[in-house]
Amino acid sequence: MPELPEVEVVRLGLAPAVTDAVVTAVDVFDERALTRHDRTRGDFAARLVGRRMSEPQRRGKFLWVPLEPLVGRLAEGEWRPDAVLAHLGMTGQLLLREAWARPDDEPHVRMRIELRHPSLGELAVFFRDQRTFGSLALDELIATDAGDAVPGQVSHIARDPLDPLFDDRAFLSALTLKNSAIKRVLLDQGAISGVGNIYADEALWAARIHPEQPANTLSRAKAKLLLAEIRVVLAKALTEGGTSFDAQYVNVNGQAGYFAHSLNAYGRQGTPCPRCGAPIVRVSFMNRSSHFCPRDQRLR
DNA sequence: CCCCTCACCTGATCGC
DNA sequence: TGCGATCAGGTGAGGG
Repeated sequence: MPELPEVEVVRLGLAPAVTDAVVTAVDVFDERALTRHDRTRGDFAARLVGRRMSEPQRRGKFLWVPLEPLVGRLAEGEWRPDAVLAHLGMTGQLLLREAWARPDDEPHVRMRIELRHPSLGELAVFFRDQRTFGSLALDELIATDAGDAVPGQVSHIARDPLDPLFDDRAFLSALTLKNSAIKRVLLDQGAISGVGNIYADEALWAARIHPEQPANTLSRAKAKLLLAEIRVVLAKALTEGGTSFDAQYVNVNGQAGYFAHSLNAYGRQGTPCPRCGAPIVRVSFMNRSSHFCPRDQRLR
């Protein structure tokens, strides 16, 4: 599910159920669900049980749930992480379930986290993930220069374009230094986070930019237009609940999003460009695909 | 430092 | 019907 709008849909769905809830049990069915967790620092389940969660946060495609500080003296060698971090990879899902729901009644449930919520009572969060590129981890929050805090594993990525503190000027000037294809830069989470293959293609289509146009050849005006279109497409996808092609992307209640109906380029090879009518083409790019209109997204 | 390729997985679909 | 090739929303390690 995993670009910014889909992850934000999950965050919004998770919030009322996990905020103020206490973790009562953790069952890990597949260790690959913990590939991002550094187990030399402590066992995931043991360190998480008993902790109270606060409101879920997100940067780009990373989601995390801060944990309320523990009181009392730190035991010798004790590690007290302050967030549960999640990345959904290609097919990860976080699903709200009744406490009695059985994990083996559905495929690919890699982990179950049981919670006690002060008003909702007992409930469970299932982490499902067909391809196992997603994972959870315990992590420490690190303060940023701007005064907010992000997990250590998130500190290397840029802010996302829906973050009020995203630095437009820094992003635009970074583009002038990069000789890479603009689409490659959009997918580089260190330059701008939250954009993946779908929304990169959609934003480039909207801004009429060829995906392989070198970033440093874009005019300032064109680059600003692209950034604006990125924000438009991400925000619109969010209001429509994200993009679902199949059952892989669903919200915390298992429901699909509607944005697939609004796609102009992604996955639409052979169909007329909604703007000019020329057939959309699909080309291989970076071990995946780019979709664009060959008539009004010309390489210059 | 910058840029790029590849490995990591499972499952659906398509062509022969 | 079977089977191999190809493809799918992502990330990060490591090589040049």
